Amino acid sequence: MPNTHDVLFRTLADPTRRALFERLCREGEQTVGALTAQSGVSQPAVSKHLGVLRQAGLVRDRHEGRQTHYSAQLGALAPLIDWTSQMAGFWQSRFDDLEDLLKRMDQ
Amino acid sequence: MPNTHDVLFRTLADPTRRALFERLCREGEQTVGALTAQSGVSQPAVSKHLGVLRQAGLVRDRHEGRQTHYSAQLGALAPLIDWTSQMAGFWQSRFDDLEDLLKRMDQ
DNA sequence: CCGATCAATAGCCATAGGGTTATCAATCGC
DNA sequence: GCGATTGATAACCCTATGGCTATTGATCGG
Repeated sequence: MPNTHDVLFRTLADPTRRALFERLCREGEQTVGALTAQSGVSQPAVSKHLGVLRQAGLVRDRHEGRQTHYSAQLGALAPLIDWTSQMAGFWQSRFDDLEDLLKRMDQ
Repeated sequence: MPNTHDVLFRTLADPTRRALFERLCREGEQTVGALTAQSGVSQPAVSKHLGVLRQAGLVRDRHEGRQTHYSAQLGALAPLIDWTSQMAGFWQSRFDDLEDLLKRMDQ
């Protein structure tokens, strides 16, 4: 069972899928048709990508008649932000340790 | 030709590879042997992952005798941080637009 | 109603890539 | 110098997955 970070990174790793997400972030809600038009791949491919994005919690879908509108769910990026700052934190604390060590050696 | 974001996301998408990077962030410089011991995969697999991490700029290698020490290069995460805050920015600005619109409608 | 449009699904193919074992190159200890 | 250790490379296998076409289901317009 893959964890949240796995899902997020894997989902955003594909260029065309990430492009779809970026477009939804930039331009807001879009229909599948509109997204397909500029994606460079077929409509089924877009639908599949949107499915993956939805399962990752990165997009929401809203049905209206026969068309489906998708929109970005920005909150889903939180774990990613947490992860990066955690990594930065580890680095920082090790740096602090080193600094402490050097300071103590200096005395 | 994949761009920086592609490389970063793809590189970090694999769980075992990301685990290696996390470990280097947490515990600092490590030899291939030490990393292999706790990775759950074979030494060649670890070497391959480290190669990918190195090409992505996420780690540095330092040769000392017959062993190679790897360490995390935290600066390489910058594009990832930029990307997330850019996405957040797009969302925010669209929200502001909406807010403006509502405010103007209210008058 | 009936044809047309929209999106999802099914089924298939080709490739990328992560895993393995075997081997090689280089360095170490004795 | 020689066996042992360390890590990188080679060669292979197998699966995951992103792409396609074809089809279906649902809704719209006339």
